[in-house]
Amino acid sequence: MPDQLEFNVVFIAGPTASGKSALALDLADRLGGEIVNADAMQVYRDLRIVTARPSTAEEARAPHHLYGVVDGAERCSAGRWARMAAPIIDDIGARGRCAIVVGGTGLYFRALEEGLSPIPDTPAPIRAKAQARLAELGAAAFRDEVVARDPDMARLAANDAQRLTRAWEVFEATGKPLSQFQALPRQPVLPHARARRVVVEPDRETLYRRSDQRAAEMLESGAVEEVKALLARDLDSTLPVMKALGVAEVTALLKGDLDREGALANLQQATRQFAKRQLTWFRNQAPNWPRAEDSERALKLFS
RNA sequence: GCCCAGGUAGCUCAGUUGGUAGAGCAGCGGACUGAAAAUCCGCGUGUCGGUGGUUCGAUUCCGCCCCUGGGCA
Repeated sequence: MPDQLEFNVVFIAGPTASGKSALALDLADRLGGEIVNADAMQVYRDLRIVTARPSTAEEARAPHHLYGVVDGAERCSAGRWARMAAPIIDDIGARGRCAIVVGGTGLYFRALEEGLSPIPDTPAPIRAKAQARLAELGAAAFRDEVVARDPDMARLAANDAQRLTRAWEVFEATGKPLSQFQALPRQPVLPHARARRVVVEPDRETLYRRSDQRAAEMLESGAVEEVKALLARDLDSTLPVMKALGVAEVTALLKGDLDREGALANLQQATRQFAKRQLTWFRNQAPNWPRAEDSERALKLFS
């Protein structure tokens, strides 16, 4: 345990099932570090198994932060997460320890490293109004309306309801175009961090095999009960937690629309597609991060 | 054995009144500023089952054969 490391923050990114969590634990053991979650779904309390959160045994090996801290009835966001993570990371550093930030959500790392442009919150009623307006106008006319208020948004496709809605909301809430806010300088969230980074990036075949296997294990180890409990809460289907991989598949299983084999096949496919999207994100959005094929090789980057 | 319906992209299928074919899904690539496990965009050559025949030209029409369903025996 070196008492003076040349880095005090480690970022471990990578696709699902790449072995990030195991690496984070190994590193925490060696560096005396504390682990901070950077996964958009693992922040929610409701889905421990389905989101592959560390087990209680694993959590006992090192302090874990931001796992299961948000109720499924709430919405987290990149900004909210970064606001939670920054003081935790600072505090870990202040105690002379190393913060190990691990997760698969590229945008969260970006929010932490580069910051997000300062944009006022959009109140829930306005968000609802945006949905209603979209439904009223239809995709093409809704896009026209957004572009009329913010010409920069012409880069968005008419079907990209999520981003168009966001742009509409911000204009409605502030009277200013979203692009105007986005042009503002971003706020550095961790100005004092001395960070080391790695993307754990196994070859495609290995990753898909591990991912398939993990999906099977999930279904065998309580995923069905977990989703059943979530469904019993009867939450709004647009909440992020309801979009976690596995929720739709297990719901179909519970309703009898799919048998176990079909649900597993669908879950595996959806997970592979997700892993592919993550690979694309890191490949193009974080091209300068060091790469490691597996956790063993990644570990060497920090010794 | 006979009759019927099929055999077209990895899968499910459409189509070509004869001028060598296209959707969905899968797959691959890309975008990404508070839903990011989200949201969106792009990419389709495949002996059109095989083999003869007709034809300038056959995946398309005709014969035979093979395979898969279903029916009759």
